[in-house]
Amino acid sequence: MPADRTRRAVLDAAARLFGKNSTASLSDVAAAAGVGRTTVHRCFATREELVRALVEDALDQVTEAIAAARPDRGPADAALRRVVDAVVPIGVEVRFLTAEPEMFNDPALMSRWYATLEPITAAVRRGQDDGLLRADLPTAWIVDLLAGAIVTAWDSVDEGRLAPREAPGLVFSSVLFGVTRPRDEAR
Amino acid sequence: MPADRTRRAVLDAAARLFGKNSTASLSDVAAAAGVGRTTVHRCFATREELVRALVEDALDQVTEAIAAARPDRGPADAALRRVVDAVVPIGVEVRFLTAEPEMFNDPALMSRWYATLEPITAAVRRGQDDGLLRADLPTAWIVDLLAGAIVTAWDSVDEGRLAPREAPGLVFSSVLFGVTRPRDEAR
DNA sequence: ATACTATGGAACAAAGGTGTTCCAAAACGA
DNA sequence: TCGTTTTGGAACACCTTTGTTCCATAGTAT
Repeated sequence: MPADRTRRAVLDAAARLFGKNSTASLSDVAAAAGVGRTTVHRCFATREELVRALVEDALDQVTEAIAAARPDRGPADAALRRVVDAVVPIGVEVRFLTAEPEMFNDPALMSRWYATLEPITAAVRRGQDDGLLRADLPTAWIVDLLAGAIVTAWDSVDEGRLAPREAPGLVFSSVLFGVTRPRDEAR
Repeated sequence: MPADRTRRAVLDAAARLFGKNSTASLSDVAAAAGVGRTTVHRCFATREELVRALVEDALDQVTEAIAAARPDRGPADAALRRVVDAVVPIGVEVRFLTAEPEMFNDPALMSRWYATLEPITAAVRRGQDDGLLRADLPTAWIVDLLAGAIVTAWDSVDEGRLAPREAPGLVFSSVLFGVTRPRDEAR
């Protein structure tokens, strides 16, 4: 019965709060969303249901952002660049995912997570087959490494140590080329 | 008044449990440590005190591991390699740190965290000054990236997707050289 | 204006975690 | 062995969170 915009307000507030403190109470969530606690319970019967909806929503956002980057098109490096550009900016909404270790105990959510990453995995594998990316590294590891770098960027931005505009470029450049200074080519 | 080994058992059990579920109750901790809940309270008066001791202990372990790697000696790349080799294996004991976002709200703990990373930061800066590492990346970002890759490796090992023996090499090689295939040199 | 819906507040019981106290039993050292 | 220390269990009050119910109010559409 609750209005859609109310549900969204609760989801957004919860995502923001749980990112900072995953044990925030439903009263806190209600207050942050600017609604009454009763309304929160009308949207999500139990706390578990709220968290579930929150995770689903976050996974949807990430999945959509990845799909919009068309990782299946063109050279793998350009594809990964587009993915990074698309995913880094939505950190606030999904940052809380990394603070919920419980998620990784639920097999259903885990497979949804892998499904979300699948387009990236495919792009990386394509890059390895093309000889563009190192084939001596496991595909899954490269994907994990990239995802980890994105999370690191989220944190750095969140703590004010990194400008949001610079984050995607830094992530891409660091993961693709490493932090070693390339040797001078012409000499 | 509690014996030292009792205290250690509680700390170790708590680190393990909180890594999986940061809201585990003190009863769970006591059971996992094989002691009574009363004993836990004798070691740490309140839950907060336990978490605090846990964080301090974990930071101590990381600090010690880093120091043992002598990051102030020799070329930066070799120094970082030793650091990675030293830090990756102690993941189990400190894995829970990344699941405690509350830590990053405490300024005192944050400065201890930075102090812990300082030797690595110094090594990275040295590498940048020497021309061994890229100078176009912020020093702090390189450090964060490396730390993030180590956490990623912990997770991958934990989920059985990465053999513990291979983890340090993968982290080092990926962060230092990137995931791009180097162009053939001789041709 | 009127009916309907969404909302917020108050009050409530239930559950779980926390911190404390007391006492008996086990472990330990002299 | 004896005395001391450490430990575990039980019981307790307290607090917070959760989930529920009921009712009054604000907003909306007809």
